[in-house]
Amino acid sequence: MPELPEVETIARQLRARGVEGKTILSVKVGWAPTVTPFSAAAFSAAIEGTTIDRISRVGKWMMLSLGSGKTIMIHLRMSGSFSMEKGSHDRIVLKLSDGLTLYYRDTRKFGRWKLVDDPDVVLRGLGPDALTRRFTLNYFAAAMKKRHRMIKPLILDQAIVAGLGNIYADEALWESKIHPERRSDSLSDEELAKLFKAIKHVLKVGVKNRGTSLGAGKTNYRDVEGESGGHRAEVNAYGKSGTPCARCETILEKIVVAQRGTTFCPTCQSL
DNA sequence: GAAGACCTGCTA
DNA sequence: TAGCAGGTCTTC
Repeated sequence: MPELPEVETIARQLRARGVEGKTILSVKVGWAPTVTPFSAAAFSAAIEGTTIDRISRVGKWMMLSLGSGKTIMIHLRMSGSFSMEKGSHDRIVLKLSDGLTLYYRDTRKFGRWKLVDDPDVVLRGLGPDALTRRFTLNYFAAAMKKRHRMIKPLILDQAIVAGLGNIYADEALWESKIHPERRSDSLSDEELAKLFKAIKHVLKVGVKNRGTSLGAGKTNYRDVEGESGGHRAEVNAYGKSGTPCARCETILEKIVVAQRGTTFCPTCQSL
């Protein structure tokens, strides 16, 4: 679930909670496959006693830069989250200095913590982060024009632009009135500019609203404080099939595009 | 491209 | 009980 706005929210809240600067006193790994490429014991041994100097984010990756020089790269995948309080499905527990305890929760167990010497080895496989100045209209338009693929899977491709997931991809396409199955090289300059702007816009507003939570339950997104994301009220397409389009009242349709559920307005976003 | 794998839990 | 889920990876 977590896409760029959710990961950004979590990173900000961990900073606000004072996690930067703390020492990792002890580590408990409850689901060994979460940590890679080490065993749970080797992973714990490698990070115990070091400090968390800095928390940063690129795309959907969150990085903890350690005093040891290594970096923990965290990907939340579908259900990863953080809390300062014990809960169910806590997969990793970090006891920090000053009495702080960090709980990494992940119901579906897809999330991964990679301990690396050099984060660039992972990050160079990503396109520019969608909310940075490195992600420009020129770059985006050129990348779309040189491919002949459906637009939705292309904007979900992290190697092209990092940060969008299924929710914000549907939102950006709805906002720019582009059908998710349009071929990328069939889009006009004007459409590309609109889509580019919409991508930045939906993510920015998503961050402002502290991400999107769809409902209740253990796999639903919660921020570090246990709160739901406020962006749900702003969602226009994702998860709203069968309800009227906020622009034209046409009933939104759900289809499958590249194996992902996709909601769009058949009138505003015609092929 | 598509389909399956990795997992658990919610919803219909 | 079947189908689906905010993500990515591997193997056709």
